[in-house]
Amino acid sequence: MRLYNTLGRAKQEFTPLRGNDVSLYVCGITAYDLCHIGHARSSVVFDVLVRYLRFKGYNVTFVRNFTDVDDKIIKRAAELGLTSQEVAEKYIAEFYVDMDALGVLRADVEPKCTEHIAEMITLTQGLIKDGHAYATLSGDVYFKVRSFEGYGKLSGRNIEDLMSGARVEPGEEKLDPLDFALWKAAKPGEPYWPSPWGNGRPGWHLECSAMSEKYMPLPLDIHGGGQDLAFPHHENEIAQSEAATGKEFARFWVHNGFVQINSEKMSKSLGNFFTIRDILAKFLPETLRYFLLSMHYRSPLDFSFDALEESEKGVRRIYTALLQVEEALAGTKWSKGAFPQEILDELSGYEKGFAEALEDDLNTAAALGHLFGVVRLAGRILEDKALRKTEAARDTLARIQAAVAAWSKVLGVYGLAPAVFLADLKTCRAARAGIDAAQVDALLEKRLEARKAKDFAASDAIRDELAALRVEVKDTPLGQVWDVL
RNA sequence: GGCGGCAUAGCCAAGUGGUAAGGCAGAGGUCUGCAAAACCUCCAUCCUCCGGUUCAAAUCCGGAUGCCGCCUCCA
Repeated sequence: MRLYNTLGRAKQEFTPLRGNDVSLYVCGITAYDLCHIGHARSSVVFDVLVRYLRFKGYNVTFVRNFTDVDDKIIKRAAELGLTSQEVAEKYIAEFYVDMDALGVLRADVEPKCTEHIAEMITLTQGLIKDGHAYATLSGDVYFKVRSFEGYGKLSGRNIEDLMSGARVEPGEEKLDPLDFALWKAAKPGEPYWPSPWGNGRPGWHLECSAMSEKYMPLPLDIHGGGQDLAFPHHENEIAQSEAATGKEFARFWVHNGFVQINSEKMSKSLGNFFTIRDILAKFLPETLRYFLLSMHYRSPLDFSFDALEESEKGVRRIYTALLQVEEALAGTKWSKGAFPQEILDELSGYEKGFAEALEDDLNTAAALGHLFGVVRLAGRILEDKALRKTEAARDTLARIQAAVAAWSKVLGVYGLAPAVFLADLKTCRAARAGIDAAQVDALLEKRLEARKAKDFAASDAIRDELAALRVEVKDTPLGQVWDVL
């Protein structure tokens, strides 16, 4: 497949270095708070990448870490009156709740920083020995950025550019403002581990270098993360790992775009923040997942509840079609008959198009376009009273059903039983609109009476009454069905 | 200030040289007691603007304007 590689800033043909094996490392969360939509996007994007690589037959080793010791966690622990370990454990558990809801698969290895202190100390010792790092009197260890020739190659910066933005915090004993911490001496009350430089804890950038190398051979095939991690985090990882090992660190760097609110970055300081919980209180997880996949992973994605409602309609349309296909296939009487070749050709086109879309830098938005193509095709077959009873129609509908099922495994959407999803969706929408189901049922009962008496005026009056409650009634062969307007 | 990205219909959005996917909304039609759903048809002579390259550009190059991100923790 073709993947956009930040290292080189171009789409490149991706093939694994070691036969059929693919190594993928993605920077996971710092466990100090509930996950927001940005985490959801990153997780879902790389989840689809893993699923797709596996779909293609690769043997993928997927490692995603947890940062479980860090300034923010320590700060949060102080606020909550907990230990930093307790805070990390709490939010790792919350992470799993959200990710399971979103259908994000577990990684093969999910290493925690605190369980790899020894590896990080060893890595740091090696860097000091080779002159790439130095310890200060107070027990900090810094990486000597100017000792690594390739620094800046990922983010496209040079040392001079960086100098203008660099600064030294008070109390830091850096030899050069560009240097970054590998090891931080413990301040009173902070969690610490013993080291050759005294008690302290690892710097953030160091973890990923140590943990990726432990579980996968270098170079990694793919290293992923959010766009903001490219600099300095990923740049620093490259410097540490390549300076320490002399090997290339990662061949492909994949970065997902940001979630924005009104075209601005979502952030706590701007107060435009939504957690995954906020969303799932009002919408089904699949709606959010579909929304996240409806744009290319590298584009900025503007979040709003209005946009989510639009996605909800899209999801509903597809499930509605799948339900109709399912119901049609449950029939038993099939006849011989002609079937238009053009429908089969169109279906082949969508099948091919879907595969090509993902092949081209994981273009899920384009892939969804082909999914809708197939949905329209199903509708066309089902709408034609003569056509839909033919054996060829049956076979084609089954082929559509199979195609969507296969695609759903890659995208992680449309995999539920349609009737179950649609029932959940109705409940979800009714709750959001504040609809009282008992009240609706009573009105529907009255309307049924009126309809039995052919009193359409009364029936329509009740329908208006229901509409005022944001309830829409449909008369189907099976009776009245209601949904949220 | 340095580095980078984006600009496609009412809205969202795909599309990196061959003549504008898809979704939502909207209009007409089939169906229906009337509706709804579903289906069919229509809905950008044109891709922010100005130049250039080319037989051919939304797609490449130069410039302008606007928006955004990174350079500090951040998916």
